[in-house]
Amino acid sequence: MAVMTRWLDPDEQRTWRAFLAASRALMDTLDRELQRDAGMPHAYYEILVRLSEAPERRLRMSELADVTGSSRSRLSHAVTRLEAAGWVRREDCPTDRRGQIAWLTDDGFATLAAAAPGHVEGVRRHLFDALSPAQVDQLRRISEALTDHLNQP
Amino acid sequence: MAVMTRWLDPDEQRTWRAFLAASRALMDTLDRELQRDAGMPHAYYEILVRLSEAPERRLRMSELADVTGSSRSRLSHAVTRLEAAGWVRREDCPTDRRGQIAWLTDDGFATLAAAAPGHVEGVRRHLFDALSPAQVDQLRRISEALTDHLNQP
DNA sequence: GCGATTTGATTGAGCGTTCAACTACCTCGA
DNA sequence: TCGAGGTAGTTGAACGCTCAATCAAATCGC
Repeated sequence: MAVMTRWLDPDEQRTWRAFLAASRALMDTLDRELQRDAGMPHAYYEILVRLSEAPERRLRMSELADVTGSSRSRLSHAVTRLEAAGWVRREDCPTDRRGQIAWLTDDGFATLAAAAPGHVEGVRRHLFDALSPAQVDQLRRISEALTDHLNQP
Repeated sequence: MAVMTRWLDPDEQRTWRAFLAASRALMDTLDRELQRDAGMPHAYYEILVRLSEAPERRLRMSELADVTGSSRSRLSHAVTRLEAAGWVRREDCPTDRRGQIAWLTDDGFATLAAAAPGHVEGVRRHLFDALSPAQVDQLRRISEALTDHLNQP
């Protein structure tokens, strides 16, 4: 069926391109900093963070995939790498024999602890220092609205 | 020198994680849609868009890299692929013998024209439909502030 | 209980990006 | 005018991600 395209008006166009440019530049910058200072991409850093916050530093692979917003495949590959680096280990899940549990090693925790200050400083410098408190609040609401909306129909 | 880390307070933490989750989910969704419907990733779509808007559909490689926010290397690889698809061609720059000019073929333009309605609809559905007009305005200001800030020191 | 379906996780191939190295050309200053 | 340093663009290897296929185990329906 022929549906009329709801094109973007000039304001929307400008907003969309500004958002694209800003989020790409921000993530690229943080990714490069993390790669340079800690030898890992941002996605891997996030995995270590989430594991470090979990009880006993352990999480089921599927939960870890959920909280990091990652596909199972991506996580599987990533954990393989992190295991090779000695930062994470896998073990069988006692209650579900299909399941695997990833846990953060002491070495992984130490690496994370070493990387965190520099990364947090980067987030502050590149994101929060550019925005007013009101804008920070707006950005949170906007982001939460987007996430809610994407997780619907 | 030992510099005190300016850690994120709970509100900032929440904002940062919400932004991460939202922008990743949005870009992943749009990327997947574009790959499915047009057979190309979003980065390639953007290259075609920028070329289509340029005078005579031509741009120097370095300008194209700038407007798409891409590294020269990335663009070079991308244009190689787009050339193989028959959507873009390269030619020598007449005024600078180091230079290359990328131009959009009729085939590339047609492909873009076919992909655009679906993609624009996706941007509207996943981004603008989730936000109030005020939030759209806020998002533009925030994004422009971020970009300005990242292009400074 | 038992087949059918769903869920949890992994694998390998192919693709896109990064990084560093490299070539070629341009520009500027002494 | 010639050499140093900068700029334009490309290349190949390594890496991370996606997609589809796969396997095993759990759960559902009857």
